[in-house]
Amino acid sequence: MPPFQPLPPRLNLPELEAQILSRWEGEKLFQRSLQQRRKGKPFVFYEGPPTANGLPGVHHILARSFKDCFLRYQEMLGRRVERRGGWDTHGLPVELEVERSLKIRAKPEIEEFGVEEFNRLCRNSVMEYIDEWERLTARIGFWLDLDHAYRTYDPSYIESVWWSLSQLYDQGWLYRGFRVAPYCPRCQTSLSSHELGQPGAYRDDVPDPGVTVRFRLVDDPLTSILAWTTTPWTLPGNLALAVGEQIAYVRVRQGEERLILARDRLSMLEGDYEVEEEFPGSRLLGLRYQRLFPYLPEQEAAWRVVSADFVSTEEGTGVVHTAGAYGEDDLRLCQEEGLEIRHTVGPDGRFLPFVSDFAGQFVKDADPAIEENLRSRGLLYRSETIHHTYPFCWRCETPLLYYALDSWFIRTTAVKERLLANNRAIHWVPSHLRDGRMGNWLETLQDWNLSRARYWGTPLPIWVCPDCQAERCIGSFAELSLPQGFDPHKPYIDEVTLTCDCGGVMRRVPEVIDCWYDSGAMPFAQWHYPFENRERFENEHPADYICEALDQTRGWFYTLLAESTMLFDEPAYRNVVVPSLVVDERGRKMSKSRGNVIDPWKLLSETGSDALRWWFYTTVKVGQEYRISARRVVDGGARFLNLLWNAQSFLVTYANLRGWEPGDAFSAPDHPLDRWILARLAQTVAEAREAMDRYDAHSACRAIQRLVEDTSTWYLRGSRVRLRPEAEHPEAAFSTLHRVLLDTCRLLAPFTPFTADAIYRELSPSGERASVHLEEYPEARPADDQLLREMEMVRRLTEEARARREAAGVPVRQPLPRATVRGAQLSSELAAVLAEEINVRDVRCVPAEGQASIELDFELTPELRQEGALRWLIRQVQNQRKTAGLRAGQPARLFLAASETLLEVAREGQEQLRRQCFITHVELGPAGAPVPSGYRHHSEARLEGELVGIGLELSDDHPPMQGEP
RNA sequence: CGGCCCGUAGCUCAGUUGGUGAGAGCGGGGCUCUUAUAAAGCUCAGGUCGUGGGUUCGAGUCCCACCGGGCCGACCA
Repeated sequence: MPPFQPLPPRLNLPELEAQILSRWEGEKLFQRSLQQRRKGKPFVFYEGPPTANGLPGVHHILARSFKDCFLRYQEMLGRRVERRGGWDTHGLPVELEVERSLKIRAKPEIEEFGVEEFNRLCRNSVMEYIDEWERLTARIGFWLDLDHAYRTYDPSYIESVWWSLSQLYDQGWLYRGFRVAPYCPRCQTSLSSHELGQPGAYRDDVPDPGVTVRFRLVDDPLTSILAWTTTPWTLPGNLALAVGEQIAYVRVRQGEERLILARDRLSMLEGDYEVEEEFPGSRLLGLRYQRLFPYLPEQEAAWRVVSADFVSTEEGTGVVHTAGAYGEDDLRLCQEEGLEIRHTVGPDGRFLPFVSDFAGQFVKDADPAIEENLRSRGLLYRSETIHHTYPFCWRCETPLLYYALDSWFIRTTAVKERLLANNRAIHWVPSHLRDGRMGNWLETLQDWNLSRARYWGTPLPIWVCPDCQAERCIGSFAELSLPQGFDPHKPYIDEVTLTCDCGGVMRRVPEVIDCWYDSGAMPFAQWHYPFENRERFENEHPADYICEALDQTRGWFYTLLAESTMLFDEPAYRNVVVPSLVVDERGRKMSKSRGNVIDPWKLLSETGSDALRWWFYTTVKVGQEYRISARRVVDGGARFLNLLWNAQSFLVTYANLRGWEPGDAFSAPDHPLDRWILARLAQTVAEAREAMDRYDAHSACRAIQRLVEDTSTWYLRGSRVRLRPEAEHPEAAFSTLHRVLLDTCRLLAPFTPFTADAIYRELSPSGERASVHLEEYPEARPADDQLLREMEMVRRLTEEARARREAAGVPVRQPLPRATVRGAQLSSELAAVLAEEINVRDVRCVPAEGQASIELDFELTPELRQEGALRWLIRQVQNQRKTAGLRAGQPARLFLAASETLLEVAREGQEQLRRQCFITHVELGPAGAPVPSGYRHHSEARLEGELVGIGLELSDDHPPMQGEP
């Protein structure tokens, strides 16, 4: 039995991964790895729950690759790394999926269909693709405990969420407010920002009317203030005009009338005008103007000029028409001014009956009629069409309205400073996100619109008494005396009533909450804290590490931070790694409509998981986008793994040929190449650990890649001779290469878990090393810097020498008498390495100024010529062996037909020829002689014009083993 | 309109705290080495390091402006 069980000579990643995977499952390796480190210090990871109602995509592999590598790394440092999976189960996307399947287009239809059944379908739908998720997670080697995954719809999870909301409520941080939100009048619900972020929500160059309207002053009807708006339908609801106190305004004369507008906006005027007076906006404050329409009830404070800080002179007239219910600024301003706000538009987007001239019309359709009305009364100064960006409902394409609604809010603005401080304590990768995208977001923080007038979600646990308006926020099921196994979802929870102190029957408010709050609650809700697992949660908060894609900045990263800050005043995570987006080869976003979406299973079957993972780690720094295609992944990922595979295959081939097997002790080798590659290893270990400790997988992998390249292209090249069957003392080279490959596997284990384990196991014939994933990460050791620098010099000189050979037209196989190195003093052992690499007899070092250089002496002696010819012959025979498909070690008979000179070379070098080419018998013939029929493999070659015939045939003799030719 | 990221050889990308003649891989041309390798090495294509300023003895590397590409935001969590 050979010491090593050879793996297939050619790397077929998908096949190999399938084998390793089933082996892991058979060995329960994941469980064993956890078991082995159960006493270690915990390294806490939070899994951001995906929604399993859609198929996983390539971008999920990206995030999961990064999640996995840091967890495996920490585990190899001896940490206990439990990774509990989770599923996000609530929310509008789930509802929409069900609506689609039921062919429901509008919200009222859900009520007709029945909320109980609707929610039952939602619950089923959300786990529809869970198998697919589990399969993909396993396929890419992401070790995640999905058997004990938490689900946000579990009653225990909901109870913890309720507890947290009651905490906020008690602090006064959960309140009901009348706020403006983007609203779809057809679906009859406000939309979350998440939905506004859907493709197609914002459209550019949408045409809309731009109207400039006269607001005549009560005391001077010939003078008007001009205001401009792109939403004429809000004009019936006008309550005030806003100006900036510091802004310069002018009064101009145009014909009989006088107009007031900002000085910087005079370009709005049509025709000639004469500026009569200029004054600051403060002079306009309090001026009363004639209301445009008579629908709203009279109120003292209305229809006056007021001051606002949001007025600009970028567009319009520098005067902002203010309708309370249809703009965020408008609403806030009207509230500050004590104006009573009343809707002129119903929840269906149509004018209410009291808006008599336009009653029942959809507001957007009424715009022309409103314009015409104003024109007929001489109030329309100017009308145009403008093009701007406008939001639409991404489901039904209805233009959204900004519409004031009653809603529940979390007063995140109250803890803004704490959010900023806690965010600053987080280590972001890439670092600019902390103060950039996340920091800016927090700076402009608004209160969190928590409630959703929908069905499938965590019910808002607030009960209200219709009689005395008393409110109660519930923080546990016990407070409601719910029976065991009660489903706290709608519609069941809506049946639960409480008795008010006043004797009234309290009922729950109808809303559910934003499902993003669910996911932000996972640090405590997954453990049913504080009802259970108190100690566990307290020990495992904040997490050491989380990782999700960039789109979670304002999503999960924010909700985690907001909730942990408000509940515990600390960040929920200490380190966060944020990979950027996956786009197609040309840098375009992947979308179904564009047809450039990559199927993850197809990609994995073409490239293999390790290749894909490696490509993710190495191709760009975290934070840059990933331009992906199968070709690129193969080029960047599979190529690297193949190089490693070849190195491993080389070791196994020759170790088996030689009968070498790893010994117990590893003693420090003497040969400079051995010492050099071990120094490179030590250097790489230090680099990789340092990079991984700051969550920089990219730098770690690049360092490992350089090591593997150096191993293959420099160490192995130079060490071949010492590993051949005829070599005299191969132990040092074998054990060094063996050591380097084993440690490379350990270095790679977090990144390419399949290949690393496959090679590691092969190189551990005794079997005591069950898996690289039960190993520790290599220890950093000091590296011999002096040697590293010197070898750098040797490599540079080698390149130079080869370039000089090429310029002179002398192949490397032709030995030369001498090389002269100027300006560098090489030690004798490194001079020997150099001599070997560039095939010269002697290397001399002479002092010189400036940069080191090398010169070659091309003078050939007959002996050198003969040696060159012999090497040429050997080369030809090896080539013939290769084309004949003979493996290293397989014995063969050789026939040579050549000139007497060359035949003499063959006779003299017969010993070498036999050994290196595994030749048992040599038969010689004169130049031009035909190759006898006994040699099935034959060819001809030319050396300096002279024809040489070569014949080769498999020999019946025993294969030469143990260096015996 | 605002914020952030990117803009280095034909393509994809590296370039730590500013410092000796600016790199790798892929593709292409030429050559070489070799039975681990459909591999690797060398070499060629002479890269205004997006543009224009500035700081400095010295900038791809710092500052400003502009241009181009991408992401996010644009009143909402």
